Amino acid sequence: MTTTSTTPQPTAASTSTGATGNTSAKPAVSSSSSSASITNVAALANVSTATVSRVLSGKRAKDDDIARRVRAAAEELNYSVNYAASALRSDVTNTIGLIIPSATDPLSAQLLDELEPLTDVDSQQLLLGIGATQEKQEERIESLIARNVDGLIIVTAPGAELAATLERHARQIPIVQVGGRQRSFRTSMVSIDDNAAMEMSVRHLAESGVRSVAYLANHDMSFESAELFAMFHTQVRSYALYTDRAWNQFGEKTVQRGFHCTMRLFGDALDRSGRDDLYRLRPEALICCDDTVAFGAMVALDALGLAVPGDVRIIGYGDSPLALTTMPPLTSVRPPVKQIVAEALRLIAAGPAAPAHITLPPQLVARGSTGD
Amino acid sequence: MTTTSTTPQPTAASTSTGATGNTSAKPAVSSSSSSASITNVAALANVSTATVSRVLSGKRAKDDDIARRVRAAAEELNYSVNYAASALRSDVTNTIGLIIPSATDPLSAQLLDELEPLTDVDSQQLLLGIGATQEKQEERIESLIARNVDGLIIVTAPGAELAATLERHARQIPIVQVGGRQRSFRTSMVSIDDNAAMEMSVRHLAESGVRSVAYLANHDMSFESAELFAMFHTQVRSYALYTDRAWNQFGEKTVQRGFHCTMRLFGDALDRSGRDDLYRLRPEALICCDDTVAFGAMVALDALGLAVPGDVRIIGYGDSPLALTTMPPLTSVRPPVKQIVAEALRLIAAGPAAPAHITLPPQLVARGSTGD
DNA sequence: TTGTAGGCGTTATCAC
DNA sequence: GTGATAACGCCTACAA
Repeated sequence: MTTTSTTPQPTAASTSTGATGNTSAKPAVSSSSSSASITNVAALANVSTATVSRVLSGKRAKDDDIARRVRAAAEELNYSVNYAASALRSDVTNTIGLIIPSATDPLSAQLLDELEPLTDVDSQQLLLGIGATQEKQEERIESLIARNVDGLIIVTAPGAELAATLERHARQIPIVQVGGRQRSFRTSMVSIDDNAAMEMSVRHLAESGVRSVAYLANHDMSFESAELFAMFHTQVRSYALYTDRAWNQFGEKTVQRGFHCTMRLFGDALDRSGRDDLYRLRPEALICCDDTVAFGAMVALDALGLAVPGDVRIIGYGDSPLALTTMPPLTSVRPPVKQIVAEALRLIAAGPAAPAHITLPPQLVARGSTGD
Repeated sequence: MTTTSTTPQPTAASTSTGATGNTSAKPAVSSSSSSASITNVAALANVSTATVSRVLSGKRAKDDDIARRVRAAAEELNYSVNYAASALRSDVTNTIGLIIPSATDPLSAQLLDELEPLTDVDSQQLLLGIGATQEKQEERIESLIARNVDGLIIVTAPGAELAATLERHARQIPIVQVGGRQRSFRTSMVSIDDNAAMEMSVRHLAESGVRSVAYLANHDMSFESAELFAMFHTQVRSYALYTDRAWNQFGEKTVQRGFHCTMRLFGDALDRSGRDDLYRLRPEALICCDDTVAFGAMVALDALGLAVPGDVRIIGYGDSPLALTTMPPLTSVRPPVKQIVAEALRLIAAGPAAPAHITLPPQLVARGSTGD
């Protein structure tokens, strides 16, 4: 079939061929060269470029002989659309912008790994911007918008206020913020319900018979931290657990911080063990803002001769690969990365006119550090 | 100055204006709308679109009155080029493709964080592909090539053989492989000199007075692992250290693996301490293929009551943030990420005609785990 | 349903 | 050095 179509035809084929680079008197396409254009496919399939365009972009109902001929021709010429030309004409770039604070940020990395395969099946591509400060993130937003991305997903850097910048573009393209505080009813937002995580954590501990608990909180200059800190106290009260003002402190998300906090927390109360009210002198459980902190805490407890989960139960956050490798394995809060990505893509597909705010609950993965 | 140019001019300005969307009898550009086109700028600056293009793309020597007028007009209209149109005409997309096995791979993440800011200053953008297998990486290569990226950087997945796929495109665009084995003289390659790292590590240990050493090697289905294993033995011999066939094993890059290997390695030899030839029964130092492995080893040694660096010295690989937070801090091999990125961008700028193979030495960062 | 033709915004080429 | 003009490859009214 395809061989017969090489015969020159007086109608569409010849005209199209005349419009190509053939004016330079060379065959426009060498057998497997990289760039065949739509006119070559049209000529080979003996149809017009319009038909080729319609068939290949799926804007044509039937799957008749013509459609098959076009696809065969495209395949034979190893044709793929020129995205630049396509974008120029149709204002759709098949490109999604993603802005993250850093690739070494665990949540961002997980999002990347989940997001990329999904965009690929849509034959879309990810345009990446990295910025850890408000200023850099704003720069990247402008850069990606200037590239005419079809949608923008932003993992807000801690403390960044992007609402003003985003609102300027929210009418043009769909924007989805992941995390972050300020809400705008022009942009979409998908966030993790950390309050729910806190509720799950405290409940899990209460149900396991713990009487007192401490919270090694995160200090990242954001209001969420403070809100979560309050939520901790609310939940502790509601489950009738004990806590102490001095136990609960803000700090970094590092192993070292977990170690030092824990040493301070338990070191003083060691020689009083055996007392009836021991649970009021030192916590029977730790809730940590990050797995690394929990890890440091476990090392410290080990050094102090306290057993996990026997003497102290521990809950981390992030469900990093680390959590599986500790001894015992670490109970941790797993962020709903898959759902976040799915919702973000759905909102982008829905377009800029339908912003929504979605909050997704994480999952508490119970492991050895809170019981056997 | 800019105000005077609003006067209609019979020459260029009027013609250009006629060519724009003004045929619809509306002002084409509202004051701060997103999309002003080159014709608007030309009209406002009272020059031709060709001149605007030349000025803004820097293909014009002088910085005279015309140039300033053009820039002022572009600024006033908030103009930025349409990348699609530019790419269509000039075949330059100002886009670099990056393919990595996973964003959670530490080296890839570090590369991303270093690379993105550098591409941005060139007003280029990163198009990201993720693929952990040979097949997926090949898919992503084809996708990005189809997008007409100006260059391609690939962090080869362990065990992937991309030479055949890459050679097909190596004439069209510059390709830089980071790591990986198979070399092609058509594509560029930037790799880490892990043999040098091994040499540094063994020498560092020898100089600190260690008499025997074990190697917890990486098993990732690649030939590099085997080569490095051989290099370890060569170096051990050349520095007259002792090692034992049973000590050195391939395995995963996890905390758990480091823990178990170390328990096995030292557990049996514990009760023999005090013997003269103790250093032949258990190693006085560990070289680990990864910081996580080293970390597991440290936990195990702690559990066994052996001191670091007193009884055993430890060297990790990767210089992850973790390395700073262990107690004592971990001596580790730092991959030359900055140099890798710089070389990769340089090779891409040089074009497809000048492939090169570059090997960069890492840096041994000495910390507490190998001495005080 | 199919083909024709015009134009998307930019840059390369050519005259001047 | 500048301006007019012709592509770049594709999509999509519109006409057939």
